[in-house]
Amino acid sequence: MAQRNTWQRERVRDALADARGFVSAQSLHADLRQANTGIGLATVYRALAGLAASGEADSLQSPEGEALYRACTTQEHHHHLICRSCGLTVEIEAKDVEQWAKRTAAVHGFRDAEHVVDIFGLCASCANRLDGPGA
Amino acid sequence: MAQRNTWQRERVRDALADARGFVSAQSLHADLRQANTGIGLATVYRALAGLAASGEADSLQSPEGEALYRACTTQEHHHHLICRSCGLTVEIEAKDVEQWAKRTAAVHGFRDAEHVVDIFGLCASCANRLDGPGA
DNA sequence: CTCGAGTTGATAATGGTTCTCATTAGCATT
DNA sequence: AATGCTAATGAGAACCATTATCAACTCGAG
Repeated sequence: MAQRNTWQRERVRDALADARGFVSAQSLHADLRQANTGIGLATVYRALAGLAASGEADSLQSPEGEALYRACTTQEHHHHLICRSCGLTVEIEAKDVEQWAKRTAAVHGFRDAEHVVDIFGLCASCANRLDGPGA
Repeated sequence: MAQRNTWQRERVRDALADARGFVSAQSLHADLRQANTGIGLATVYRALAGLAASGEADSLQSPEGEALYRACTTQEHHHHLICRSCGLTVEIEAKDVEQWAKRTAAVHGFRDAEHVVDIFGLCASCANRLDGPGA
């Protein structure tokens, strides 16, 4: 037997699905603790690593070096538009960029190209919230 | 006076320029130590942060969460094509992608968009080296 | 040369992530 | 339902990259 079903893994999967955008393992752990689950931090990390490995979630490094995770709605290749204030994430397609990346890699003799394409910005509501009070 | 010229900063700048691709602060520090400079780790970090701030170097997060630095040949905005085997880095322009990123952010109501666009692959010589012997 | 402020470097502190290991609990079998 | 095997769990230690601390130092202007 290679993998067992435990309520802990379910809870992590659920919590990740509930999150609107990318969340850190730490905050996910904090949330789960508040929900009266005595779940351990190490378990959250293990569950997230497992989900990421199986393609059910993907991860990226925040500029601060923290690892962020998010449940994937599709398991296909896609990119992200991320609000740097509230963490809201929009999955975006970028067929043109795919082509460009492939072409660029080929031009320089590179093979097996993978690419990282993510956009960080301020979503409409956050921009509003930050600007509004000041005016 | 806001900034002084010290031999330490010069050495860090030189070491960074000598590196073919991205290097971590740790390995840069190790190299400089081997060169009989009693340079301190904190100083290397400070110098790198300074170079990155002034645009003489840029940084990215490795998948392992380490910060990597590289001397920039141009100070303009650009992207990278990185060999995942030998670390060789090619700076690339991507005007189309810039446009696309800006447009995509706007479509979703995002402001102040920054983007991360990097391509990882296997450079020609590494692909050759890895394939050749096997055939 | 002298003075003052930016720098340096050894070390402690921080904080995220991984490891350890005794205990717990899936799950297939009896 | 009871049993046995073993993966999974969780508390805390271990790790490691990075940052902060602070006394000693040194660049460089006057």
